[in-house]
Parts: sequence; structure tokens; C-alpha cells
Amino acid sequence: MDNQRGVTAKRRRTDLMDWSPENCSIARTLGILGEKWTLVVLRDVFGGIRRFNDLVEHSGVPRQVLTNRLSVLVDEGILRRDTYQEPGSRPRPEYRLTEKGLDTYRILIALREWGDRYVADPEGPPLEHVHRDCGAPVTLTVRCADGHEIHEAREVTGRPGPGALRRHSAAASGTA
Amino acid sequence: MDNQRGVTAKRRRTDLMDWSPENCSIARTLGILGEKWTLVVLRDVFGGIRRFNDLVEHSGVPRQVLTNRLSVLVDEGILRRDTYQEPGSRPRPEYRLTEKGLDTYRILIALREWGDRYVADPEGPPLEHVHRDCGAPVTLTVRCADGHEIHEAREVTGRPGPGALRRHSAAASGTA
DNA sequence: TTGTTGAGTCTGCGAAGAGAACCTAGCCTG
DNA sequence: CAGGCTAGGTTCTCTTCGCAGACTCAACAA
Repeated sequence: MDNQRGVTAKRRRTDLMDWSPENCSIARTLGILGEKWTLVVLRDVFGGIRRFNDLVEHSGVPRQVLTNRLSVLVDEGILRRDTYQEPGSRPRPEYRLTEKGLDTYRILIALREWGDRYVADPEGPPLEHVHRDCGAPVTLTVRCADGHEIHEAREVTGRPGPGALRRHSAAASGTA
Repeated sequence: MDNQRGVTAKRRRTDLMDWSPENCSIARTLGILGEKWTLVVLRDVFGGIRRFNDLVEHSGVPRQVLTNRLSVLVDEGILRRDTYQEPGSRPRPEYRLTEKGLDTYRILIALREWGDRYVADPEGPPLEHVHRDCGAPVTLTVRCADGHEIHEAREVTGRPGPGALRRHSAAASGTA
């Protein structure tokens, strides 16, 4: 349906438009972690809060939503249900991070760093991530495989990877 | 920083329980970026897709939701509404990242990395972030201020920062 | 004037979220 | 062994949000 002008494409489309977003890792990750309270729950579990009521109390998640999120996270293998028993109480479940769950820490650090920069109160950030061994605050660094350190978003660009899929509907603009 | 022995709190509460999550940078960031489609929109804008219909088509966001998200992002100063004019058409708005918006790239990279590792198809990831200058793929590194490179979540721990607020309800455990 | 195009609104239904009350095991005390 | 306590959910109701698809609106072109 492109009324070709001969030379210039009718619209200046980005390359990205030709690639399907259906298997995008970002979208898939958000499909698991992107629900409204999920990352808040993970934040608290990282902080050592592992029990249902503590999570309700601290994170402010509605109980029903927490029930739901916890079971999704367990199903996805991000949390695992463990059992603890306080003396004089019956055994109860607590929620702990799996390896897969632990690996979300970069996401949480990235969110915190952005928030510290743009939406923190003037007194400063309320939470710091520090190196357990030396106590120094940790930060994310972006680096390329050639060892260059990257400081600005503009230095980074996206390109289709090995699993990229062409879109069916995209009538490729003649470019090979 | 361990719980004082003398007190033996009735429950083994984490320190974190005593700190209010109300000014948490992660939660605030999620309050802005955490809606279901917001980061998908940003992903596409990073990829150079800037026009309403292109975003609808590529990202699959429902039009109404896109309208809403774009205006939130503009209000928050993450996107800015710019004007373009195709020859023979009237001026129309396009959406571009501000500095604040560009700075979300670490979040997107963190999400992609996690997704590539845990939810990608066997063919490999569909999208790569590469260094614009040298073409090498970029990755996130976690490092502490003392220069140690961190490879595991367990090496990182959280602690209250300068802006941390005690919770009203938390009966402080005697620690000054 | 009419048609076209990009960028949105309008409408209506179903799904999801927010609160608050209620239920359910074990353990303990009387 | 009845009754209460407690942590961890369920159930219920109400409101909001998401979503698809049709519709509107403002230049510009013919």
C-alpha cells in the first residue's frame, strides 16, 4: 500500500518498526515483573521482609493483591515458599528469593538510581545499596564489550539480535 | 547493625521494617514508570518511534492508554512534545526523550538483561544494546565506590540513607 | 467541496485493584 | 476440650482501569 515516491519512503520509519516486539525481552520481563506492586514486593523481600503480614504492613500492598503477586512470583520461580516456625507457633510460610529472583537486583538498583536522581526529597535518598564487604555504596555502570565505559544514553543504540523476528505486516521498504 | 540482644523483639523483624517506605525512590519511580505500558512506550521511543500511530502499531498499546501514558510522561518531563511537519501535511506532534527520559536507559537495559537471561527464546535475544561508537554490546556492571566489581546480589545489601524516615507506627527498638 | 491522513476522543464491557470483613489452622491457657 | 490468639490467607463489594473498535477533528490536496 506504499505509494512510492520513487526515491524517498513515504514516511521516515525507523528500522525498529520492521521488527516484531512480540518476543522482546523487555516486554516479557514486564509481563512478569511489571504488575503494579510486584517490584515493591521484591524490594521488601530483598530487604529481608519475608512474611505475609510484614509485607502487607510495610509495602502497603492490599492483601488480596499480595496473595496474587506472591503466588505469581512463586510460580515464576522468582520466590520460593519456605517454612519457618516461631517457638510456640505453628509452621508458617515465608518467601525467599531464588537465584532468578536475586538476579532482579540490577533492576531494583536501576530504578532506585533514577528515582534518587529525579524524584527524591531534598534530604536525600531513603535507601542506599552498599557493598556488603566494604560498606561502600554501589552504582550501576554501563560498559560495552570493548571495555568503553558509557555515561550517556545517546552513546547506546539498539539493534536486532539473533532472535529478532520480522513483522508480518511490515511491507519492507525495498531495502534488502 | 544487628538487632540488639537485650531487647529480643517479640518478632524477628528486619531493620527495614522500622523505616518508612513512603519516600522510597523505587516506589516513586514505579509510581511514574510502573504503569503497565509505560516502559514499553519508552522502549519504542528509544528505538526512534516517535509518532502516535507508529507507537500504537508497533507497541500494541491501546490508543486510549497510549494517549494517557504519553501525557503522563510529558507532564513528568520524561518526554517532550515536539512538532514535525511532513511536506504536504499539517504540523503534528512527535514525542522525544528529555534528559530525564534518556536517563531511564539503564532501567531498560536492566530489564532486557534479566529477560535475556530468563525468558528469551532459544534463538537468542531479539534486541541488543550496542555502543554507538564501536558497535560492541553493552552490559550493566555493578560496582561499589571502592572500585570492587560485584557479581552477585548477595554481595549487595540495603541500608537507610540520609533521607530515611522512621515509621510512626514502628515502636522503635530503643536504638537512638 | 470532498477525500485523506495522522492524532487523537467516545463508548461500553470485562478485568483488575482497593478496602474491609471474614475464615482457618495450630498453639496455648484454663 | 472450649475458647482465644495469631499469621496467613479468602471473600465480598465497590470503584477504577484496560481495551477494542468506531467516531471525530483539523489541515492539506484535488
